[in-house]
Amino acid sequence: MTSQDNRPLTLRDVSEASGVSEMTVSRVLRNRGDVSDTTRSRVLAAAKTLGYVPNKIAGALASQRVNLVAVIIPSMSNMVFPEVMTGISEALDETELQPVVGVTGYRPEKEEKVLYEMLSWRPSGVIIAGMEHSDAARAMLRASGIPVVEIMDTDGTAIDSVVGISHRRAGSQMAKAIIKAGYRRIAFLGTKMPLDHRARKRFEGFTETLAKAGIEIEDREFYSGGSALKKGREMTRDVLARSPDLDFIYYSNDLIGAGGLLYLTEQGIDIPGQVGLAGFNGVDLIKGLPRELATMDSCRQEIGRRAAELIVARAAGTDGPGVPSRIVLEPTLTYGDTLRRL
Amino acid sequence: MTSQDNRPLTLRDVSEASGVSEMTVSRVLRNRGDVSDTTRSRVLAAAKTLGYVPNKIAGALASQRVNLVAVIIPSMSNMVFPEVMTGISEALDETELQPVVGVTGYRPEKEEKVLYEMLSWRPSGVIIAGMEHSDAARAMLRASGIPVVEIMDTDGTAIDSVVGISHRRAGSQMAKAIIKAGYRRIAFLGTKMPLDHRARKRFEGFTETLAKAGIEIEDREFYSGGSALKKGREMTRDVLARSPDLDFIYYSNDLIGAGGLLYLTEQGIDIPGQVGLAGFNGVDLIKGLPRELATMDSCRQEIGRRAAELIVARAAGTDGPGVPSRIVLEPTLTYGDTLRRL
DNA sequence: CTGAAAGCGCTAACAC
DNA sequence: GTGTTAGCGCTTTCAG
Repeated sequence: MTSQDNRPLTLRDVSEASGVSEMTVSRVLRNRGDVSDTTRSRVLAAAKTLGYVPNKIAGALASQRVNLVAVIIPSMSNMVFPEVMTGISEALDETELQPVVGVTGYRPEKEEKVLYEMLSWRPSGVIIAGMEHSDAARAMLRASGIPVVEIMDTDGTAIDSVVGISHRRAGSQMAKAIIKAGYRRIAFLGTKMPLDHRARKRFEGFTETLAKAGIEIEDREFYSGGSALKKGREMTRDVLARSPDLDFIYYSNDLIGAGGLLYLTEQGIDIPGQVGLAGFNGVDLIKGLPRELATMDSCRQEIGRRAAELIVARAAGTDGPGVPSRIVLEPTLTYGDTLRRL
Repeated sequence: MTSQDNRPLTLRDVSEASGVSEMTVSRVLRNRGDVSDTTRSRVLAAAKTLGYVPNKIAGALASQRVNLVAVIIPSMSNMVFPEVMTGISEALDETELQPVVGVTGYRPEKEEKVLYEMLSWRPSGVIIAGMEHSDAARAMLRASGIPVVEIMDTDGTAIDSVVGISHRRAGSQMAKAIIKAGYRRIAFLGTKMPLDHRARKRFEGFTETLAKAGIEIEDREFYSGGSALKKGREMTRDVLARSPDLDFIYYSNDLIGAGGLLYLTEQGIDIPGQVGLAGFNGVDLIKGLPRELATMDSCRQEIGRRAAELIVARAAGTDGPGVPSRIVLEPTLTYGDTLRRL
């Protein structure tokens, strides 16, 4: 009933249908400049009846502005990143900006590719997880002239701005709390991910602080793949079989910690008396367990929000490169019911 | 050291640096047409030293082709959608196409807005969750002339193609299995989401099939917000306090089911003898519970993969509208340890 | 308040 | 194999 062929509608179609110049139609549709109410309503009516959807490609090319924010994360199934996304969406919701997500699967080559792909759309900003990137990736980001915010982690040299927590410090803080509570025979269970730098940094901060107190990790194990809850169970069973006199297990995430907690509870082991437990992230899930798992909040949503706010500020500001920010959040330690509070 | 000003590099810069025409540079960079090896390598070298990143905006406008697939989902934190995304990425990984995600928060107005926003980038295809959309949204999708695949659900009238499962049937199948196993006093616990049409359809299919067997739902409760695991616990406790002689609880998702399972296990209630349980989705998590929760696989990853494949096929095919497909997957019922298998 | 001209950076189509 | 010429659909800029 409108047009017979399949060609998408253009500004010109609206212009012809309304008898108003393309330029004025464009003004109405973008709410720019002064347009008389008569003209405005005529244009709006025409656009609506035709079902006109503007072509942002053309608009972006002409205006040299793209209202997209590239968000580059390692995975969507990690539970952590969806929450970061929530924070980003929250901050961007009232603005013109829109997030576009790219996933790297923790693989540097893929990160490079995704980054290249996204930069070629000339977004208004880039939010990228982690501080470890290939030289090529860093070069691209620098050369792009686009505001960049590295998120999650603050241990390293920033390309531009950073928002996150120090994972070394998080590991260290947890070690201190554990030592203070009197635990001495401590194991670490985590993901086998050479490329999960944040887990690695927590581990490093953890062991270093233990070392300073003259304590060495009693046992450790790393897994990959499968149901984290189940792996948590299995690793906990195995580690206790190997080292029966352990008195604490620090898990690299809450989900495997939950698995361990379920296993130990079923075995009738006294928590946190005989064995103490702690995870990491502060996910919602731990609230429904038989006992609340000790954990450290990774500030995911706030990180997303703050990072997005930085981009918004830069996008709004003058075209200068802007001043790089460095926002280091302080994670909260939750003792829950699995870590003695001295 | 390269250029002093902040202007992004253009094809022309590469052209000048290599002494080759813009057109040929363009050909090299896109691997199109025949270019002599000498020229090719000279261009590649120039592009690399300069750090040139092509401008896809301009490219897309000129070629009228955009290698983006719009994916519109209600939420990222639902655990279900990240897996759909995984399937989509998987299928798209070997192609030129790239997914771009938009989130609606289960709100029709937001869906309309996101859709408009994405369509204005003229993507090669749209993958959108659910079959319930506002008239305006359906009109936009129809008018766009872009291949559309509605996913997750197949109960309803498709705009174009569909890939999913019948949630009515899923609910009905579960009802049959429960009845067959001899349970008679049945409760339903779920999310309070008038806009979660899929959960609603499962509920309807469930109750209808029970009704045909002369059974009426004994009790029901709906929640919103908070930790699903915890809510599962609380609702289970409450429903059993109200209706102590229940012999089965059907949960609208695995997570609340897991909460219920933990609660009942702690209470020492015999599962599946005294009370049987079942969830929905078939998430990984259930494998680490004290007993494996009965559930029905929602085929998330396969749905994502198949939907993306449809888009790929259409994008590759001739420009015609193509033939709409209708792919109805058959979910598998897992009895686990919480539903008697007669 | 409205319009006309120029051009964003690239690629299709056609020369050579 | 390589170069030239026109735009893609919009917005910027400048006239009125």
